[in-house]
Amino acid sequence: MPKNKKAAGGRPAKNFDPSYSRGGSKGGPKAGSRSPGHRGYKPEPDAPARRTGDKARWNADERAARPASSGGDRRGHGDRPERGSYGDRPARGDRPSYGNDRPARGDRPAYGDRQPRGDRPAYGDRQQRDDRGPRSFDRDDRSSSRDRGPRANADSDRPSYGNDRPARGDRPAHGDRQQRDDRRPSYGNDRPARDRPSYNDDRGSRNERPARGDRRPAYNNDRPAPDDRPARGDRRPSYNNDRPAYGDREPRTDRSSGDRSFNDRSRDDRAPRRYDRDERPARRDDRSTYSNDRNDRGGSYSRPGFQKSERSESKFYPAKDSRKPAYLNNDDVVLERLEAEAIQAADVDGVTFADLGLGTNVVRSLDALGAATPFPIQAATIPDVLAGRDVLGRGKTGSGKTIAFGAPTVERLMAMWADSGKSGGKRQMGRKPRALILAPTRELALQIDRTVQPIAQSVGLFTTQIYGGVPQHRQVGALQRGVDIVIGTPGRIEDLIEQGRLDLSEVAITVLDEADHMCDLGFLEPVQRIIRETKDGGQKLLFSATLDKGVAALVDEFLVDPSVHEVAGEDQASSTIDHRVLLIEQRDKLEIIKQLADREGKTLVFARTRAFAEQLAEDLDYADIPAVSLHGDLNQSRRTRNLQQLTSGRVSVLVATDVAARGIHVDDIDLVIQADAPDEYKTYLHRSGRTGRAGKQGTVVTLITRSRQRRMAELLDRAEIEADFEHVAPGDELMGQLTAGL
DNA sequence: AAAAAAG
Repeated sequence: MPKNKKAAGGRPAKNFDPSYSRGGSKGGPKAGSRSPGHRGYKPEPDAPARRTGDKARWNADERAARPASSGGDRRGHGDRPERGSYGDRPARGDRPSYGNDRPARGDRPAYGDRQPRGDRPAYGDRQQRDDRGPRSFDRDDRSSSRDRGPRANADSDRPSYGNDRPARGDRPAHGDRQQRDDRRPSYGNDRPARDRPSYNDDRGSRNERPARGDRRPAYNNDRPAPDDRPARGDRRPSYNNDRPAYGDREPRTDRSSGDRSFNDRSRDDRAPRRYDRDERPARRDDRSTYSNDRNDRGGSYSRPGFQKSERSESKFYPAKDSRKPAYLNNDDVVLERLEAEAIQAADVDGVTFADLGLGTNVVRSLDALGAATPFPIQAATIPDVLAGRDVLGRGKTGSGKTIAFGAPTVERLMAMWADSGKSGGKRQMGRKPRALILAPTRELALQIDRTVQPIAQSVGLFTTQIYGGVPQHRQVGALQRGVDIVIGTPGRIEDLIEQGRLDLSEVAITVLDEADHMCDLGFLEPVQRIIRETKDGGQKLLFSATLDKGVAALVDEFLVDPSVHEVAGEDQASSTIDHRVLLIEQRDKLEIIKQLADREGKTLVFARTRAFAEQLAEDLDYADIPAVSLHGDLNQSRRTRNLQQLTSGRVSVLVATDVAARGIHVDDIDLVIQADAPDEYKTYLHRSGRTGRAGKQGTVVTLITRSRQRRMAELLDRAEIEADFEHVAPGDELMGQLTAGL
């Protein structure tokens, strides 16, 4: 059935619990942001009628991808009942109860009979922007697929929904998803009437807006009043009974209560790992080897003044100890080890990928990717990865970390395969993934796959992406056909594990990209749970440009005697990025951004909140500076598309939240504007690292008000970046100078 | 504050 053939009536509204929008998952609707009064309006007299999508676009792929039935192919955990550890996670009464309405598995309709997600109503529709004449890009959300080289699984990386929508008025009025997206166009409310934007404005209706009744259905009316909603405790999943393997997510009562629950894995086959490191190999003994010889290196954190204590004297960790949770502060094992090996860029001269131990197929595919010779971080880590060691890798933004873990992972999978005597080349149906790469954002997961997939393909291995925001059936279908490397984000991976559709028990190599971020609150525990699902004693690779002791929680539990690599001399002097801080008046912010962004080259603007990002994009667009946004309030289709707009050069300005701060690579971004200053030095480093990549020149302009001056100075100090602070008003001569060279 | 989960 074509996905765009809408099932009559759609899904029942009750499936969309209004309290669980992804954007507002803190429970309860965000104040104001869902209010009807928040709807934006942009007078657009010349707006053409909305386009209709081409309906038959995905049908072929869809058919190919859809499994015949979902009932019989579940595999994995059923035959390993002892691995029921997913049920051991702490009871999460606050988890959304999406399982509630599901019938027992046996009763569930086959996948093919289900209404594909793509049929969901078109909640993401933003008329004002999409319908504007000059910007006819709305059919281009496949481009990310085109970018990929050979594709093992053509089905899994493309957002599908979006174009074949029912007219707005026809939309059923259910659920939070719509409300979330309804918020989206709304940030531009006050633009016409005010001389400066009022960001985050969630006020009620403003008089310049037309009545809205003719523009949108009254979604809010369908939402049950909060009091009508079942109490959270009542909404717990009920699939315990029909899903033995992963179902029992209640707290385990047969466990000693003293155990920390996230260590509580009822797996007989693996020695328990605890946060006390007594059972770990004795690393405290050997760390003395690395303690005290670091100050003479040309590393990036060598300025005097950082050596406050023995611990913080590490150049790896700018002084920020006071801000770390206490439980991390008292553990500097990783810290010490991280100092161990710094490769000098000069050491890499003349070294080839083959020298590092990669096979000819992999080397050839790297060459095709444009990586002819290894970058320092690659030269440093690849041999250790191939040797099977756990590795921590730190290389500045844009220094080639993806290949540093991707290429040897592929090579090693091949070697392991050969060792096991199984024949390569032929795709075995249903074979379990043997490598897992985790990333913090979907876009990054996609991007990693674009690099790793061709490498894997060159030796006959298959990758698939597992991330949220898109229908899962293609991902599941790929898994059923057999996959070697899973690349994805934590949420969907956990979800598929719970569903019994993803089995990580054979995963022998686990990679965490942006590992320090993956250890942040909110990410750490899912990541821990996922890693616990992987094979015992599996290899772990942690990479980040800002790898720091925040990863101790993972290192202590999962890594054994890791080798640690960084690249020496990666300081500002070696950087190709010019850092500027502009002291401005708050009211001038938009005007200054306009003046900075109004030029040929690609500009990436960072905003702190989704609302502000949206607002800014609209404002720039309105000022005839074509801009799109990227943030978590957009559906995945649009996220992918908007990023692609910048990549392809169709627009030159992207306004993003920190979803785009890490890892995202877009060629030739020559200007990064921080409309809101970051709070953390690491964020600054990652954001600014979107420019100046692979040796190219870039400029980072951070806009702050006077009141933030001191904080900004401290942040730059931590980041070891020197930048002049300059007072600027719109129209100043300096404004032109800033962008003149770009 | 943002991100990551809904067949």
